[in-house]
Amino acid sequence: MAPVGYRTLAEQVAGSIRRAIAEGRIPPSARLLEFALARELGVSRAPIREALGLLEREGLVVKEPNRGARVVELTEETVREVASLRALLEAFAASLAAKRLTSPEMAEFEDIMARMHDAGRRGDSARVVELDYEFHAAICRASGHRTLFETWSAMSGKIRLYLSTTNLMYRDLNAIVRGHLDIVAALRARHPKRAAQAIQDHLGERLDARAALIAGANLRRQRSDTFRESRRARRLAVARLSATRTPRGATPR
Amino acid sequence: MAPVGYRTLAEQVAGSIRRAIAEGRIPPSARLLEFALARELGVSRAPIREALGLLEREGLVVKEPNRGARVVELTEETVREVASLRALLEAFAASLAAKRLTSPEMAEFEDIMARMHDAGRRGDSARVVELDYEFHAAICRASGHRTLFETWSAMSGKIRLYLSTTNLMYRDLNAIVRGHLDIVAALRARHPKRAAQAIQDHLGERLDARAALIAGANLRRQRSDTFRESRRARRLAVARLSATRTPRGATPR
DNA sequence: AAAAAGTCGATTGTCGACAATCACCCTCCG
DNA sequence: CGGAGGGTGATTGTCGACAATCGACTTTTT
Repeated sequence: MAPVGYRTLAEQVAGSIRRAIAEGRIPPSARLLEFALARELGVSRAPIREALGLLEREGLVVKEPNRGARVVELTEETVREVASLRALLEAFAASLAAKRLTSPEMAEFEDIMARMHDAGRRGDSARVVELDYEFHAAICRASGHRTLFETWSAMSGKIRLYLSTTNLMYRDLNAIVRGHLDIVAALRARHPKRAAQAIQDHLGERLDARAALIAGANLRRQRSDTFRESRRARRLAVARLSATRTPRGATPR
Repeated sequence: MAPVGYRTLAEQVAGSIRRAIAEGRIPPSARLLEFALARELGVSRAPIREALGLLEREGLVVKEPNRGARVVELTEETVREVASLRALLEAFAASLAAKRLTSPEMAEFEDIMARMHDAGRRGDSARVVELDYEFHAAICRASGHRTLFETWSAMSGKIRLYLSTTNLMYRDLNAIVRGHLDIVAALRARHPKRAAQAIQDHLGERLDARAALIAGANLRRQRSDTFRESRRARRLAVARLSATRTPRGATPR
């Protein structure tokens, strides 16, 4: 009995690697060796290759010809760059959304905000950050500008994984929630300019703090063995990947 | 003796397919069958798969699980969306570039403009369009914002191929050249706001005309057989791909 | 006759093996 | 003692074959 939403082995593999990166079991700039991953996950190299391609499309790894794939290294500068672009794109998205927003979409925002409010009260920062991401994605989707949404997603995916691991102070949580309320108010009022401004304020005020946080947390993951990378150390760099798959294609070995 | 800048078979295959799409030998929304492509190009399916992955990253094809790859269909709406995003990103890029532009970079702009002026005088519209693209890419690069440049490239790549095939009127060519001169002037004056404004004017005024042009030209490529796609017609859909490769890996067979 | 179920072919997904390439290390020569 | 050149192992690139899946067609059932 295969798990529900499942499609191909490659996608499951991509999921495993994605999770391993998010949870820090595979540090930034670590090499991702096809054979090692294949052995670890009990599949052949073909789906691994496919999965690395998918992850590259998401911006989580980079591949160099004849030299394999590495986990991207997220520098503070990159985080800042992404943040500045997000502000630009989301402000545009918000002004578009304010013009054409429908009731069900508005309801979605209200729903997200309600859940975010709850999570904020509980001090569940991981959940707040997750809902924050969802909220911003919803705005880009509500813009009705497909290319904008796709571009935004491709760019944000790179840092999404790392977001959930950054812990925030309690008062920061409330600040986030309040900032979103301003945006929702502007959207409800169908006021494009105010919506764009609210988004920019929201992202701008916390840009610096967050950039330092994410990049810092990310740097801290790096271990010396992935820097040096003598031939021996490399073999240790492949972390254990909990693979809860149900192979069906070929004999599970 | 392998060709110079060459790296992997997959990259050559990607190049062949890319060219075939640009030249209209493979129409929009046509299926790209791995086996047919492999036979056509004289390689196995592995590099074909890899190449299709690369092309998907470029936004030229889309893949659906268990259903293979298709050439993306470029609707007028999509072209408009890309144009509006380009305006947004490039205006931002221009304002950044105006602040930090160095002399060698400025010289590059002058050089591109000189060549564009020449091409305009000769009425070589394909060359003008190409240099136009190069100019805008240079602006994004000169912004010093790596993520911005990458995002812009990923988005623009989708329509780049089709640009060269759109023919422009002679007076349009001069309009393009003049528009660029305004931008260069603003950059030379290190005036961020004016540079951003110049870019937006430049892109905005010709947005409608161009969107219709590109999407129209693109639609005209579609042939009925790729729409119907009866089992028989499919086999005809794979166009001849001129493969000037020099296999080295396995026996050239 | 319409809906449901079964069959079949075409196409992608996955596998294991081999070949080519690259980085590293060692030797040799200046 | 330092740099050029060659050898060696690890790792990616490519291949051909098989299995699983999907869509279309055919058959059966109500």
